[in-house]
Amino acid sequence: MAHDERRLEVLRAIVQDYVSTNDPVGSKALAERHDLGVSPATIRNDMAVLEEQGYITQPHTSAGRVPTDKGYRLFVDKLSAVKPLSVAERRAIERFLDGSVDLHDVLSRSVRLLAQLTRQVAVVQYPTLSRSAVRHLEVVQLSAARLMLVLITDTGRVEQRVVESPVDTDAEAVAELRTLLNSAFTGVKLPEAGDKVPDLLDTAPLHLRGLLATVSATLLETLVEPGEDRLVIGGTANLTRGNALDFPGTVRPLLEALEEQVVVLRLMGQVDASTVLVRIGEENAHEALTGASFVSVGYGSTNRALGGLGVVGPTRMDYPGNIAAVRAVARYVGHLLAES
Amino acid sequence: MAHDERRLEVLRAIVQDYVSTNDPVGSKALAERHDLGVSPATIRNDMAVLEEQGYITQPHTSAGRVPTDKGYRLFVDKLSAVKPLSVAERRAIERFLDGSVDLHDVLSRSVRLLAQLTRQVAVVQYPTLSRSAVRHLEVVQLSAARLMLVLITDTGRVEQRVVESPVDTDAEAVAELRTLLNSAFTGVKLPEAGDKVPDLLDTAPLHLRGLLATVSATLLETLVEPGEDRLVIGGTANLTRGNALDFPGTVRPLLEALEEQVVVLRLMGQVDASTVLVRIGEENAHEALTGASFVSVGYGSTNRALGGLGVVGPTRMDYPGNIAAVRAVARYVGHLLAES
DNA sequence: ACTGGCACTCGCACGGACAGAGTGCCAGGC
DNA sequence: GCCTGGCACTCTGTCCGTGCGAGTGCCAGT
Repeated sequence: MAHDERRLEVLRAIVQDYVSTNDPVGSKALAERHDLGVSPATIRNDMAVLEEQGYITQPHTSAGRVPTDKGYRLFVDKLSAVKPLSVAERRAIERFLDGSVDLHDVLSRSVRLLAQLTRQVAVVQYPTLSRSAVRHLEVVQLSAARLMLVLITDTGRVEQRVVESPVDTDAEAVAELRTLLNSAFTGVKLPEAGDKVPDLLDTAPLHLRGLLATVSATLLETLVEPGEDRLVIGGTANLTRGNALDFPGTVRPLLEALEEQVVVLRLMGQVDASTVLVRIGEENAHEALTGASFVSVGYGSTNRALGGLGVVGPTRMDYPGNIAAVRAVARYVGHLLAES
Repeated sequence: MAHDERRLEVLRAIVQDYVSTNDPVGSKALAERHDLGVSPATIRNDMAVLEEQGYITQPHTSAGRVPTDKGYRLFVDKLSAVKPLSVAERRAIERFLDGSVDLHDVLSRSVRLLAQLTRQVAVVQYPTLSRSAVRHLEVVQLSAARLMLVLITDTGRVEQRVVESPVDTDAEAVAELRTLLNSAFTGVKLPEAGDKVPDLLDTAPLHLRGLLATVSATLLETLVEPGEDRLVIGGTANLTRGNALDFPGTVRPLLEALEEQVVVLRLMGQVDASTVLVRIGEENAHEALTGASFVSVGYGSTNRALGGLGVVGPTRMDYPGNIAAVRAVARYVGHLLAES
């Protein structure tokens, strides 16, 4: 039916206009700005149908129409083409991220870059420990009974813990401990580290077993505990940019939720590196994110996302542009981390 | 003169009332809420003098008076007593910070705590590398020609760098390198590390010198480069709390300045651990901080501040309370880091 | 099936009136 | 000499009524 096709075209036009102007869009303006080949009156009829189907709504009688979450969803799924990044943007990504000196540097540059490209709030997750493997374990002696354990993962993440040793320890024991730990754990995926412990304890020299047991316990806390995932957040100033209408009430709950991190981390848990995940408004099923959309993707090799990154902004956002930016940055970050 | 005394009392009352009510305060309300022993008319005369002296100002004719930066300054310097923390607050600090597992944990808990206590934006600086010493250096082999250098400071900070080796390296060379580096640098203050390099290179076995030179160069970049100081920021949601009048225009420039970090770091550079530094409004000499005050103090032992922490908020803030909170948290953080 | 026309509905911006808060000043009292 | 009560004045924030413009829904005509 030519009908339906045009109706979708109308929806697309509404989304595009609303995103760029931030004003509810009326039939007349639509007819002027797009050549839909029909008159405003016809568009009005289409709009009435779209409204009945729940894709658009009017803030009040006799204002223009505004897309609903459902409308954005349809737009994202069916009506928008990927918008390739400009050459300038691609070059900005490279220039910005090259020269990073360590993991933290890569991630904090990424978050700034992403915030700048999308003009939204950007979030970047540290590589999850649960998908990393041990590259090296270091034991540093702080005092006779205190050791510091340093874990370096294959993704460049470094975690540290202080261990109170049950017995006094000398340098020789520390060296032995280091060798034992590394031969047992190096290369092992973190979630599987627990399996190695019994064997390790059995084969270790007797005089080290007590110490080893304590150290292993702390280590497992660090390794297996999945709660320790961290986020880098940037571009929160962008929240104050747009119209005050973008978020119901204030940006306060959103800022709080971002600082809490846990909400965002939960969303991040669902990403993979091959497809960009877009969650629109209510779909986020969290009060603080009402009126907000979340565009995210995993970074790392395709079959194994190390972590996620994305942007948070008002539902009224440039989805094609943001999706492209998020994907491009993720790809580049993936490359950088694969190298190091 | 009894005059002057009362006039200062009036200023104090104005500051207190304005901070708590957020409304310009008039002579009548002042007379009611404080027993100054004189009538509103007299207070008006005092106010006229205070205004002429530049301590207060009126937003517009026939509104109440509001303290100026100069007024707050006098209040902080002469008119306010330190407000001791409540028992509940002290206990909150302990409960909140005990159980921290590593440096990052201590600092991010501190920032949350401080934001919660003061209801302002909190900033905590990582211990500056320039005042830390090397506790341990670790070398991890990534591939034949790539090494990862891990620096652990006596303050618990961990920094990492990847080094491209000029020649292929084997495990044995790495072990030698590690020993050499540690015997040369362990215990050395970071800014003085550069002095050790020539000696190190002279005494090292010939076959290691090339590698050692490369590694040392990277190391010095990390150690001596003072730019690498980092901040943890929290409680930005508090910026959206107060009246919109708190900041001229929007909070945007302030948020941007906080994310930039550099402005705050410059201010942090001036703190020491014995006195709380209060910078009010214009004193900050930075556009983005107009209308904002910054309360900060160093943490660490008295004679050697490891880093700084503080809060940023509107000039209209509870100075005695915030000063007390900042000092208490700094003291506790100092203890925790001294132990570890 | 689309179009032009028309009556209708609202929200918003503009403007005048009004009340309230606060001031400055002055003359009188302790 | 300092303080006080009184008074006239100023200015803002608010409320209300009006007019305008945008946009809609519906209907008759092509």
